[in-house]
Amino acid sequence: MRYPDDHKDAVRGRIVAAASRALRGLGLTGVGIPALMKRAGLTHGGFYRHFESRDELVAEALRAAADETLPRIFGKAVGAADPLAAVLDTYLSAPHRADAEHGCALAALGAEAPRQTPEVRRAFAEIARRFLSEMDTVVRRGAPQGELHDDALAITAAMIGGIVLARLVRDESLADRVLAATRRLVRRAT
Amino acid sequence: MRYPDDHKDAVRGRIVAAASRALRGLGLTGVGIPALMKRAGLTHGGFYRHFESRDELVAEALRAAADETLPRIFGKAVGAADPLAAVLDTYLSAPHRADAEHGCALAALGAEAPRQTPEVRRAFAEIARRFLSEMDTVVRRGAPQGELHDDALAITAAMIGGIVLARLVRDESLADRVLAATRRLVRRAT
DNA sequence: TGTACATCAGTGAACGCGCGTTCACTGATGTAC
DNA sequence: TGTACATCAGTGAACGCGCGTTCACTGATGTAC
Repeated sequence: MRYPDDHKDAVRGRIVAAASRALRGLGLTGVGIPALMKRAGLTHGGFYRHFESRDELVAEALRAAADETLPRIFGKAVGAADPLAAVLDTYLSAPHRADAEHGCALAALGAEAPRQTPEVRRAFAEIARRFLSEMDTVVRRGAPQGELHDDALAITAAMIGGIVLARLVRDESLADRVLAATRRLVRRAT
Repeated sequence: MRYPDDHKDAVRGRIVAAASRALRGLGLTGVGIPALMKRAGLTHGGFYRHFESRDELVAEALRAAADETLPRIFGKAVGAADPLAAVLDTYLSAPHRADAEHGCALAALGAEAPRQTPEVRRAFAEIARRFLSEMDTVVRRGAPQGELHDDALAITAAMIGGIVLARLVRDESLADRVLAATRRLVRRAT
């Protein structure tokens, strides 16, 4: 064999990682296979040695985004004096607002989910469940139940909306006020 | 002249209205000029008699969406015993979740805003301001100030996120729980 | 009143372009003998 | 140990397609004389 046994897996991982960032930054339709492969250091012709279709890559890229961002978002909460505050401060922050490429895929791309193929919609629903499950642990302070707590649903909604709205208004100081106000609304309600 | 004086304005309005619905339903990149013109009962060749570019139509379609939905969302609030409850019940509702084509453009398309041309981004920022201004009137109970109230920012964020998240999860009963939980979170905080 | 002409919204073919996907080919390596 | 062959990740040209945009043309009407 021309390449070591682990070569193909490594390259596939590089393509997925590059796509995960590019799609969050440029949107689900904002970047094509040629540009995606170039970001991974390859030419577009080899794409179908790794994926059955573009949608397969998109679905994997969404899961990779969750793998990368969930630990960052919920990592500081474990053992913190105020776990919810830690999550809110990390998520509803200016760095997250300004860097969609490395941020939450639900905020960057979630609104496009209903318009995707079943394969991609399934990946969206899956990463949303993972997010909600992490949030459930936070609001229940470490003792998850079978059903998701209502607060986990509502707080997740507020957080996604906070980032979407902050990125929407073109005035940075208004954007940061949106983030702060959303943090405070959630704190007041819980 | 071949057509009555008001003909061109009427046709332009029909194209904008059709585009406003189609774009909310299918996404900013989900429908092209040929399909947009077909929905208005025309062929694509005549498009540039009415608009300088596709982006000009997109920007107009966003404003038209606000013209159509803001009165529906905030209309019931004026004079209501509990104006905020009226707004929440209208916005965070199953019909709104299920019908993006006739719903809020910020929820359906807002996440795509940062990736658009300046012309389209400006239209997004403009309709976001209009939404926030209406919400400001509601939270101040009819006495708007110069600056937007923090609650207007946070409640708007929660509402947008509630619809985005409800449309994201593929389970309808979970989606409706998201809406109800978000309504309750906002009520509890205000 | 009748006729020639100007107007211009709308038509449909055509433009270059980039997309997702396919395919014949390359070439470095492992395997068979 | 040396040589012929099989493997297969990666290359780059090519496919059909739909896009945004342009353009020569149509044809019903208003205007000029």
